[in-house]
Amino acid sequence: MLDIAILRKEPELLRRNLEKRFSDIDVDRLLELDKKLRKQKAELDNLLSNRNKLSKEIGIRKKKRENADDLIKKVNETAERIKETEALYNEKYDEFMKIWLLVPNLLDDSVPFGKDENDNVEVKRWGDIKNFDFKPLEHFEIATKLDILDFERGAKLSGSRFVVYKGAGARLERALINFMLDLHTKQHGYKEIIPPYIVNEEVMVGTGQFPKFRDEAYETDGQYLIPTAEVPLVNLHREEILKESDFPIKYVAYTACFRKEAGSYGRDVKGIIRQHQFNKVELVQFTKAEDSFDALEELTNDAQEVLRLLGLPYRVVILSSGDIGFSAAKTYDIEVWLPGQNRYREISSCSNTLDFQARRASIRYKKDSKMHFPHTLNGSGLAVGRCVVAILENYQQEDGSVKIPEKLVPYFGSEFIR
RNA sequence: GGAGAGGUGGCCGAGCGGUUGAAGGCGGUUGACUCGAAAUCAACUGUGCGCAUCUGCGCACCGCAGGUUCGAAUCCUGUCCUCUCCGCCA
Repeated sequence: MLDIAILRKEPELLRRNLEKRFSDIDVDRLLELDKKLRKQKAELDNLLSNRNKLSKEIGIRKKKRENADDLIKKVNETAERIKETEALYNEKYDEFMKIWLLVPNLLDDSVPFGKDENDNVEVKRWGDIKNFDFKPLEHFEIATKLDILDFERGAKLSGSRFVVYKGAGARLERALINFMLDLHTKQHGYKEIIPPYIVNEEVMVGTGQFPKFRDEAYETDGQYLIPTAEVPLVNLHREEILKESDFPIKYVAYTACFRKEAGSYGRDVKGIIRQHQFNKVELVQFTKAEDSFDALEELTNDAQEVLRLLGLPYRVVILSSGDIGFSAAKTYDIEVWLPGQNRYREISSCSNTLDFQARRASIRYKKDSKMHFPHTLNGSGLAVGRCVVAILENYQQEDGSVKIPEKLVPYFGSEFIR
């Protein structure tokens, strides 16, 4: 949620921002509703104020055992008007909020203008892309031959976009989770969290999933499966007033993530690139407003470190205005090289949401006796399944085996998958 | 799942129909004392919204949503949550 002052004082800024994002939010409608809402509020407050004064007076008279029938009669005359005005105000409020919650975050100036992922701007490359003496296979081909991923049985149990990890595959996934958690907790200063995987409606609103992306979430008895650990981690401090000295707050969590992937039919149907359920190690930071862009660089680097230690080539791109997410002001995607696909694929997305989520979730801190909203950042560190994909493809051998990256061997327990 | 207790400000905790946004304590801020600190004393100290923006004024909020009433933290209904006991169970 944006500061409403932006709508009132800088509607042109808001308009330009929405254009860059190809959003069809009607700013004029918002301005109009806000104006009406304020007028309605003033009217209601006046009526209530009047009633409060009279009621107080009645109380004083009754205490003195005096008659107050004239005053009671007077108040009763306004009762109906109060009811009507209140109803009207609530109606206008709901109408305004319905749109307001759909307004995306303001983009940072460094975000390139563009329609989609083709307009993302590469800012960094790391690692040497290996030349294979044979035609490198895609991960699902390697995995099926090694019998470490079972797509058929995944489908049998749960349908498409579900998989069963078996043997060394399951062990590789687990090794990666532990490797990432150890790195971020021991080297990068994050506190490890195991959050609930099922959350309430308000929590989904807090991080920006709802109301816009309601279709993406699995629902169960009015609660929702988390699409990312970002949701519970950021909301950990919802409706709290933090201390200035608390910052920066850095959390890391491994969780399963659940996404319906509505509207992605036909994309990445083969393999484990796009699953309804997948594992992710997530990084979240809360910072003071002035520190968030430095924190974004740090967090993105923390995520990259996983790939560097695993010797996986990658690049970093800044998402363009048309590709960036709803809550983010700026996002770096980290894309890992996949020789089987002969291209880079997203393995992490690191965003600064400024105070957008903090406002939605009402997370604040006091500074100089004034309330401030902290900034929240999130990033995958990393998507575990896609990391498995990257290892299988980058470390595949001609004989069909897969070498385990040196730093991962202590976690995995052996040097090869055969 | 059954029975009971309870949800009040950053925290603890009183209030149980009237001038209560809410006693008291803790915490916090500022000042006094001190070479400094501690202790002590004094003052201040909830959040959100609207209006005015030089001190200000009004409204709302005592889990949440309704209701009763001239008036609700206090009464009623529903709902959510927490705790205790029993049952079941990883």
